[in-house]
Amino acid sequence: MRWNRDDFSGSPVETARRLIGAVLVHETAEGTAAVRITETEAYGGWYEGKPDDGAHAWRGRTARTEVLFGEPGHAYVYLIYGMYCCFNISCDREGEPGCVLLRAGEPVAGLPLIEKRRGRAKGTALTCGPGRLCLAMGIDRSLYGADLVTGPLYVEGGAPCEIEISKRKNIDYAAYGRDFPWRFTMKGCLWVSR
DNA sequence: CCAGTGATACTCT
DNA sequence: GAGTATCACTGGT
Repeated sequence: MRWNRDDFSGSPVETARRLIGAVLVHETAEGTAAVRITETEAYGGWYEGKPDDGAHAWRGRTARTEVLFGEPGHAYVYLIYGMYCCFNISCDREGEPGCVLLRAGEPVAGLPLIEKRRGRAKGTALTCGPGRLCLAMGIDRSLYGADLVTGPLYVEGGAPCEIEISKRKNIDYAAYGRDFPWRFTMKGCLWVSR
């Protein structure tokens, strides 16, 4: 079953947990690719009375973060380090700028297409890591704002599974947020970022 | 370990 | 409007 608007309307932490084990699908002219989501991070909101200063929307509404303030279930894609993209899904109720960063997945469909997009990469390097996942799935900034409820990029299925919890990666600059336990991985899964 | 790459969000004028 | 520090990363030493 494809996720609908309500499925994306929970808090970032709740949505990040529910996305583990679900499948991300992208249908393009090149073909269809899909991965089982194995690693996510929640952004936005509060933890033990502290605001998430690691979230892009924390400083307020800007052109880049605009989509995070709209209705849930849209793609928030941005360029990082001049060469890679990160793909997030907006969540929480309208006006509340939460999102979930998708950091890794395990290919379940369209492996030849994924390999073609990834050049020399093999194994977990194909799809594990936020930049790699975007390359493998053909996600770039042209998908900024795309509606995952109605478009060719969407989420389906999923069921509760065992989840490991850890601190988010590479946000040491965030005085409060650096220690939030908001990274979720599928327990025992090797398809995760380094 | 570390260079690469460019949009973004700040800081001054 | 111009100048610049920074970055939810990756790939090759």
